[in-house]
Amino acid sequence: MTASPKRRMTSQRRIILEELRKTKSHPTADELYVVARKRLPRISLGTVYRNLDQLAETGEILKLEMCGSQKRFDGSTHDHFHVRCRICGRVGDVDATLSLPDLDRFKADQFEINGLYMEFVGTCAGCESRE
Amino acid sequence: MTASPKRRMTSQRRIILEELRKTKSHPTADELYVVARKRLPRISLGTVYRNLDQLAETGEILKLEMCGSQKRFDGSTHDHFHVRCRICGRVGDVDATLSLPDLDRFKADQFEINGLYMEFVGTCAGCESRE
DNA sequence: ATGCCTGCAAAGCCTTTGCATCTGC
DNA sequence: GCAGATGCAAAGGCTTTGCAGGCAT
Repeated sequence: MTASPKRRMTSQRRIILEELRKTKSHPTADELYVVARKRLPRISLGTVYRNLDQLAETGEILKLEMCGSQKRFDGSTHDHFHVRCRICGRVGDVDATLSLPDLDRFKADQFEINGLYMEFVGTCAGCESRE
Repeated sequence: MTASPKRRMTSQRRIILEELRKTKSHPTADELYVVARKRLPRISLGTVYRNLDQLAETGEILKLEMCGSQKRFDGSTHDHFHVRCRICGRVGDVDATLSLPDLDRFKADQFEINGLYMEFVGTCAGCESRE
């Protein structure tokens, strides 16, 4: 069993978390960097990445690995789906409790939804045997 | 209306397509580059990328933008889903015609499936108004 | 005091692109 | 012949990492 390191609440981590929870825009690491720099002008992009990774590890935030685009982060961890703009990459929320919508007409959070991407996640035989 | 450029069947494009159709492994561009180089030792990685993009544009192959990992390519364009190994990133096929499986037990193509990633795709208000 | 964390900068990985040359049609 | 394609190499975008010093506990 691996002991997990003790985490410290630094001002950097606190501000990153606050700013992420303050927005609904699912920002990228560098967008968050720009925002955080207004309060901590000397914060570095590396620190932003490191803290986002740690916060995602502990489940305090979500790391969104959207298909084929830059990673984004989400301060809300409640059960919901995401919609990605196929043109600009902007991401919005889709409530997990809604009934299956008519995708041609459904609009959520300012998006016109017209597609669904689905992929299964699992463990391949090789990796499974090695665990 | 934009005229699309005339495409030429070069030996590079033909061999990339042949090798991609020959395998079920959903290779990445650099994996395909290694294979293609056995037949065309002077082919460049840039050429592999350019041809894969063109073949995907014409629908001859699929460009898989799997979540949070390198792009992969698929020589079969029939209707199917993919399963991604959360450990090594390897990708397998899941037939689109099967009934909804018990995901805890279902195995397909050497994968133990235990999750499903879903994301909606659409157009955001800003991009929609600009079209 | 300890060891986790930071800023900075460099490196890493994947992908795209500029350019001179070559080649399919 | 000419537009499109190639090889090579450099640059680009995003992310990670090594290191010396800094700070929460």
